[in-house]
Amino acid sequence: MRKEPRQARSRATTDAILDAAAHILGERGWTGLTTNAVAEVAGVSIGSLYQYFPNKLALIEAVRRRHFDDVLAVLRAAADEKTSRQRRIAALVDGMITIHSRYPAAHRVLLEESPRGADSRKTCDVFETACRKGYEALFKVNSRRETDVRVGAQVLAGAVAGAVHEAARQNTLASPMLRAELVNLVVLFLSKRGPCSV
Amino acid sequence: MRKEPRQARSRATTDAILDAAAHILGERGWTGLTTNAVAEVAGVSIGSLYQYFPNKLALIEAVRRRHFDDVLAVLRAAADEKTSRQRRIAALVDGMITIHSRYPAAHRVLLEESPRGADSRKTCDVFETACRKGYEALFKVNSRRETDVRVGAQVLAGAVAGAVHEAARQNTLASPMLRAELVNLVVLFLSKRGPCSV
Amino acid sequence: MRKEPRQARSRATTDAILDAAAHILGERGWTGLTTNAVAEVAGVSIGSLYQYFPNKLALIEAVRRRHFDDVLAVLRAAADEKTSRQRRIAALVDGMITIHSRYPAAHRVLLEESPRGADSRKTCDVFETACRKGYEALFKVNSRRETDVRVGAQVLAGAVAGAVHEAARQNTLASPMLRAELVNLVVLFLSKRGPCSV
Amino acid sequence: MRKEPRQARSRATTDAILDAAAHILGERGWTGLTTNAVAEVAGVSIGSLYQYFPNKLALIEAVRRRHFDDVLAVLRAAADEKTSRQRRIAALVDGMITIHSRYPAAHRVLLEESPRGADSRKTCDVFETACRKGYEALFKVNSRRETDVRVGAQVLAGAVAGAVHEAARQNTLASPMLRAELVNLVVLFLSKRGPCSV
DNA sequence: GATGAATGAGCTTTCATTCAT
DNA sequence: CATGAATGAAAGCTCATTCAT
Repeated sequence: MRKEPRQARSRATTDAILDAAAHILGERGWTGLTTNAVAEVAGVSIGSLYQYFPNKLALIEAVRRRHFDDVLAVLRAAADEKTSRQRRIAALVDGMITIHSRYPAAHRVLLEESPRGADSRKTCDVFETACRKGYEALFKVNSRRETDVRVGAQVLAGAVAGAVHEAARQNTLASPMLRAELVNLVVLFLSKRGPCSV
Repeated sequence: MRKEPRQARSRATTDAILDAAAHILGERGWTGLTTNAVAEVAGVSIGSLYQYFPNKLALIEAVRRRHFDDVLAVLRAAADEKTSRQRRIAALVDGMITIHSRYPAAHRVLLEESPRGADSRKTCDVFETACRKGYEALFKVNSRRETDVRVGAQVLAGAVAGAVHEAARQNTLASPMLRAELVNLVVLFLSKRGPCSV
Repeated sequence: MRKEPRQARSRATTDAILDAAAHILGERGWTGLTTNAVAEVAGVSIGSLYQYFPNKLALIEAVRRRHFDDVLAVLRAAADEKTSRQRRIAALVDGMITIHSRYPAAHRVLLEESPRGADSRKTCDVFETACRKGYEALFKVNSRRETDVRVGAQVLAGAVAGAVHEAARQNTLASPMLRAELVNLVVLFLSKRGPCSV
Repeated sequence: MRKEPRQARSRATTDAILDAAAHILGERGWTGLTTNAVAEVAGVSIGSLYQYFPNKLALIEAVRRRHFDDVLAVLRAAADEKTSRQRRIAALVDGMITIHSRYPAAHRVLLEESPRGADSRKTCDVFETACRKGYEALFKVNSRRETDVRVGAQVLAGAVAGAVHEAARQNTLASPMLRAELVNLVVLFLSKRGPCSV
């Protein structure tokens, strides 16, 4: 960011910009995310946008960071060893559903499609490492299977994200049945039965 | 498409264009997919491209249809009742891995990011219906659980796609261990154990 | 200027602004001269800058006037009839070198490239008239040739300015040899030998 | 340049663009040189401009090169040893006047004010070297004085350019009297009389 | 008076699309 | 039919200027 917002007014402006960007990203995709559109939706002038973000990439980078923080918070909660196994899985699933209920599609676009700025590599690596750690922890603690934790965690992460994103697309994120099946998916995959040779 | 290619030469041209488009889509993403770039990679003039495809959206629509056909073929094979349950699951997983090994990223971009043309709705609906049918069939045949097949199929579809896409991103599609875990995921989710109340 | 600075504090502010403008003009050229940059270098807020100068053009107009005053002072000294011919030429050359040693490039940009404000015409005409007068005086007094003083003065003015600017660009303004050649140029051109027919 | 114009149509387009750029540069200065204005004056679309020149800097770089070629041609002619000393000086002065009669101010802006592209350094160095060589040759051949040829050539180059530019500004380039005084300036400066100690 | 957040006209550049050759 | 030069709407971004605090 070009300058850190100190005053309340600035803070409100940057927040409005970030919200608008996330909203548009989910609604119209990366192609539809124009800086002018962001400014308009945020209710500020294009000049104000560029007062805080040096360029478009830096803007979505900031949006990305916000999302990453959300996801990591969920993973941290799901790794809390002071609660039961069931509670942790529930926390993971519910947290993911909650996160994706705001700007359902934005998260997907952010991770999968949007170009990366120069210093995005670092942000992303930090996130992916923390993310993997989170899933692996979940795995190690909750699973009684003996298997390659690395691969399992990766598959689980992809599966959860994919199922949640699909639900977001189908607009069924709020359905209790979906939640139940998601929990089911995680529980079963973390269960003791080893890999079936097929 | 503006005109159906009858002669062999035309057919080769359109194929080259579609290949080029898929390649660029995977390599440079939707933002990098320009009609001029497609023409250049295909070794055709930009004028020729527009002889066969009325506009950019029609072009990626055609690419999408090709991918859809591939996926549907895999699902059809996985629904073949003449083989064993294990064989069917293996066919599903292996088919998905194979499809995503060519242009690993293109598939993702195609489904999740690229704008839809006017008549894309129909193509997509047809595909999604067939896709759901395929997964539901797999579900009904293989699962012994009593549950809402609709939701289960959706979660499974999303989970498989997500895990495969994640593997494509991590460049681990060829790993045997990944395949094993994927099979494991499907088998477990289709197993008899009912949804755990969490 | 919007208001004449009376108090010492105001005077210091406007001076800082003018210095900053000249500095940037020399360092980054006309394209690099932004009002925000001037304010920053001057250590003032952009708002304060506009308190004293109604717009950008008025600002550089003021810078121009300062430079003009410097040049005119040199010409006046060089027209002083109480000293010898040699002394006067030396005063001209040394004065020019001195002026161009501060902000070497700024002077050039100011005269040759920067857009003129509405009321700049007057300022400039006043200067050019005085300038021509100065050079013509030098000519009439020092030259023994019979020729069109007007044209000769113009050529001499252009030649001196050009040579000095070139030296500023080559960073050789301080070289004694350069000074000697400059003096030589003026002396020779003011000498008695009439125009050679070529 | 993005692509070398082969066909006659392309060649006409690029020429029109370069002419328009030089014209505007002289008329409105660097600040007034917008790519849109160039395209409009050239009578082509902005897209066509960018088909041949990758960006604005590359465009003025091309203009610069054209001017440099003109100047170097004049210097080469003025260094021709097969003619008399007077002829050479006349060729220099007349050539300079001719060059500056088209787009009188453009040349100045080009040399002194316009930002340099990345690879401009080379172009410029090549030119300055050739330019200095040309003037030094003139010096060595024509002057009978013993002095530092380097400094003398530099002062002469600056003086000639300055006087010509001043005449261009005063719109007196066509005056025969001006030409006579210019010749006079060169002849005198190249004459046998050594540097006067002042 | 001083400040600096906010504004928006205008500039550079891209790329889908057309059409004369 | 194939070509690729030409087009121009629209996107990213800057910077002179204003005005609420």
